[in-house]
Amino acid sequence: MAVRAAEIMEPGTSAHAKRRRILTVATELFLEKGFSAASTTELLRRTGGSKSTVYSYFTDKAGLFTAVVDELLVDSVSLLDSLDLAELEVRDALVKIADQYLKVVLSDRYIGLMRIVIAEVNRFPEIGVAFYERGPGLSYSKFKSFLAERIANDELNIEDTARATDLFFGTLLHREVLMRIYGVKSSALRNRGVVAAAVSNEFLRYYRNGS
Amino acid sequence: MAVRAAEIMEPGTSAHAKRRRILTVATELFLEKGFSAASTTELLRRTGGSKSTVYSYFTDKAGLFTAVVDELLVDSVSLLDSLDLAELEVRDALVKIADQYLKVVLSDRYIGLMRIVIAEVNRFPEIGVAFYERGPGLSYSKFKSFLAERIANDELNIEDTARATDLFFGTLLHREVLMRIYGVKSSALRNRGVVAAAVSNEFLRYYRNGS
DNA sequence: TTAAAATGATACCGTACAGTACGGTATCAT
DNA sequence: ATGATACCGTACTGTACGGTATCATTTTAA
Repeated sequence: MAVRAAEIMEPGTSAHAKRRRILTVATELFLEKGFSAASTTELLRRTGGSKSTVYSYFTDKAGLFTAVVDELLVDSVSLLDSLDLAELEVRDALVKIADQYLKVVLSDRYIGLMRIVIAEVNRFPEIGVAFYERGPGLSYSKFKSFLAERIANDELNIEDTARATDLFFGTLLHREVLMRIYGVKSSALRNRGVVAAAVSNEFLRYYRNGS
Repeated sequence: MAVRAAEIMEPGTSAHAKRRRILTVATELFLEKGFSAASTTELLRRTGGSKSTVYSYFTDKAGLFTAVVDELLVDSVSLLDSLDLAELEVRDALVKIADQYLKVVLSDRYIGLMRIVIAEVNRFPEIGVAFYERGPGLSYSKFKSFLAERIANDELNIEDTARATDLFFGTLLHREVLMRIYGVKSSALRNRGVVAAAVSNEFLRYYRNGS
């Protein structure tokens, strides 16, 4: 007999708890296998319910996939939203940003999300675009705004904030993201804080006012 | 009736011409659909042969896939190998490198290759690692060697060549690669040469000796 | 000319897939 | 008690897949 959902769900969960559980399990499944290779049968084996229930909450496999990706994206972005930088000196702010981005973007979760989105760009082009715009694209424009504030505050001296942004995120993330996404064990990044400080330091050597 | 291969292949092709044709067609198919969604039936429809022939050259679908990826990788890397920089002043060398990397890495082919490799990292981990090491990893170490030469030649003054390399490739490629790989139409990169020059210029402002 | 090698056509096998249908059960508010 | 809702179990449909086997046909080279 299959596992009963009620035995797995915590008590006190509200309505649609089944939907939540399906989403959670489907998330892990898609992250492991991608869209095509993940099967609804396997999903059912893990959730312990029946197909009817799954298809009552999601129109089809593609709908489930987009729901999963959407939730993963929202969760990731929220981890990058919560930075309160107003009170910080520019160096501390940069280090804080760098550290948080290293933490989030190089996490297994985010890398897995990148993989499944990239894999399906041809099948679901709108997911790819949405991911970029609500993820990296948003980060880039928010960082540019941050730089503009600090320029106005005479803490920085930057001609082209777009290129400065490319420099900051590119130096910080490009190689490490590539290594992680191709499954290469990252030899570096022993200490996130050290890297964040080093990159911020170079950035300031470049762009600090009066240097 | 299916298309006859002989009507498609150029005359005078040597033995294993059929193998070449299968590889070529499979390359396009995998780039379009990825591994799972690409079917051997569709491949046969496009090549115009029969299954027997395909399976006489390749053990199975996975073998065909790895052959395709391997060839794509070799082709891409060869486009980055041919740079002759010995006679060039450091600025011209950087611009040449930057321009070539923009051209190759942001090409549809390379981006497509990235997509299918990344998509299958879980299924074929060794392909992911091989891709990184023979692609980006090799580029990074070659660029570090280039920097070391120019440091020895007193053209540059760099403490940490690894971070300088991160800065160069990261600034040059990170955002554009993300945009391309997520299928976002790149608004920038109007002129490859301009970007290459600008990034090289910033790099030198940072690391040129005596600045 | 002839034999071998390469390729073709086609039928087939077992399996897995996404998705539907339907009868039945448990919970709970009224 | 009744009815609504959510869920379960399972059988089913049609399709597509990867891969094998068989035999005919064509190409190549001696």
